[in-house]
Amino acid sequence: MRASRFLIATQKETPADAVVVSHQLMLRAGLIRKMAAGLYNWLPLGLKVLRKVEHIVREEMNRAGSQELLMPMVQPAELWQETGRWQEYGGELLRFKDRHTNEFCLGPTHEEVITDLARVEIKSYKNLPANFYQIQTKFRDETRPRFGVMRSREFIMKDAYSFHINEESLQQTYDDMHTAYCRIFDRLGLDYRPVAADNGSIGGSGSHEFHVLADSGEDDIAFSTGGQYTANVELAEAVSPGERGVATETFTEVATPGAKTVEDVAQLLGVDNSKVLKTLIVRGKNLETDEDILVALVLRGDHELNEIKAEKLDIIAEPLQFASEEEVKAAVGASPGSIGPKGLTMPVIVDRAAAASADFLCGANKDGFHFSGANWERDIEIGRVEDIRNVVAGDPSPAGDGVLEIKRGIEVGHIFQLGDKYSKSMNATVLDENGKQTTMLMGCYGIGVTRIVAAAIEQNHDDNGIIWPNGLAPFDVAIVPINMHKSEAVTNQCETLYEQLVGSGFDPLFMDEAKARLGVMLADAELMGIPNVIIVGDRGLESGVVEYKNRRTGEKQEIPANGVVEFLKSLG
RNA sequence: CCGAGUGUAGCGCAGUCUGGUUAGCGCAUCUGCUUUGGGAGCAGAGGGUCGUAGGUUCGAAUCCUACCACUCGGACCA
Repeated sequence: MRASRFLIATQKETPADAVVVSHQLMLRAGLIRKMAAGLYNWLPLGLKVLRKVEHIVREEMNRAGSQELLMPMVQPAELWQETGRWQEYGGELLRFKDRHTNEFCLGPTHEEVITDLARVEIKSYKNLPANFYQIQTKFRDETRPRFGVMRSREFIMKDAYSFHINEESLQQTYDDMHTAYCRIFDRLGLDYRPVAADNGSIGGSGSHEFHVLADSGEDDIAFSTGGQYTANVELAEAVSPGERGVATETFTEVATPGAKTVEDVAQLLGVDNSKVLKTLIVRGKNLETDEDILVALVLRGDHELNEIKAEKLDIIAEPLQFASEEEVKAAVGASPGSIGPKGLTMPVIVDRAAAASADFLCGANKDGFHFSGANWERDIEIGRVEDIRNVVAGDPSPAGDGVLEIKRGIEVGHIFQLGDKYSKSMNATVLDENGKQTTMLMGCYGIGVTRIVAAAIEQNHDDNGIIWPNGLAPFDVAIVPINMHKSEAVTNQCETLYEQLVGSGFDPLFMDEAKARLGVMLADAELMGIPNVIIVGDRGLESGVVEYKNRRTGEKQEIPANGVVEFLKSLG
């Protein structure tokens, strides 16, 4: 490609509203331009990169035996009503009506559509397992898009769906997809980790996320120092810290005027936050009568409630909702700042770590008072003990191999075993070998294609711009002439080189604007992350050489002017 | 959705508090000349409904009201 015929939209200055480095560099290098919140134009340069990501994803999906198809982005409401998600899915689902006032939505995901397709087309166990994928634009009306294409409303996703006659088959394909995903992220040159994950609203059982490690990531990932355990903090099990300590202090009521938070109480009494137990009141239901009730959750003061874990408890309402201050006062007789587990009439759920505390402080259910020297059993009846907190760095690994540390990750892939969640509600059945109707089992497998471009930049950049991992660069090599308008020798050499490179299967960018300055061209090439640069000038040509510069290492060397193609081939 | 902040040329900003000729600067763009081995210099040019609507005033980018958009933090998130 000649630069004179290609939109190079580089910018010297960083746009003010871009916060993370990938967003800044994507704008500066001219990969994308914003249209509106969460909506982006992909410029020619950006699209070249996006296509390379798609190409790798497509090759590996095909290799893994998945079949490519394409489903509509606009989906009829009826399908979503069948699975109940028309009501359940929140504001992220963009709903609208056509001219006949029929209801539709823009597809945020395609379980309904593929299941509808499968129930019509697949009638026999002989056609199973089947695995289909598409690479397509999705729309999710995020309340707050941010970080450029990292969290946009419209984005490109590779989504795959598999269908099975039994659990073994589902597990087999799930494992195959896990392997394929590792191949994909290896080929993309990303530093990533597969992590055990929560299933979220898509439902089903068993899932892994693939995270690219980066400080700008929006997820917390727990790793064990022994290397055996990796899980999203949403899911990571907080194991019991061990035997409860021995009670040594006397149970007393202390005045704590004005102290409302754990911090206040700990400071007032000169103890660590971990010695204070906090009590949170949430909505729940009576399992026998199904009436709405309140439930108390007790955690150590230095720990955070994990809402996902809490929601999974049968007695707690989903989604998790905190009781209002008035409800707390009515039920307990004290304000939220002074409540504790002693004498509560509602069900009490105690976190494992809180259950192991001894000689702790807690609210006295009387405004302005707390108990100190409190101990379970001796002073306060202990309720149900559950894991309801977020793990923190230093917690023991659930796999027993050392302790946990926590890093930030960008979720670029997610695989699920859906089971019969969609096939059952949509009645997607096949005849088994006995001629009996059997509900198919399903798996689904997503990769955020546009997000990968941003994640790759987060991991591969320097002060001068992007440094693409092998295989993602928009061009293989830049040809940079010096004083082309003055030197016929430089012009001829560059033209020859360009033809040779194109003829040898390279994708070069010839910076052919005659009067462009060297510094500007090099700065652009570096910003765009072109991995190899060939500088052609009269000075070198006099002795038959051109200069080669490597983007990643910054190393320069002189190479024979007529040996450039061989040299680049030798780089691999 | 809650809280905070910002809207002035393609990008980055000043001017707004304290209303007053023709709204300014840097980068980018175009023309000419001189330059050219790591983001050139000089001279000139184009580009603005100052987010939108209403109001106050002799006069509004500036003050008031409402709305909109965007950004950040939170909440939410296959």
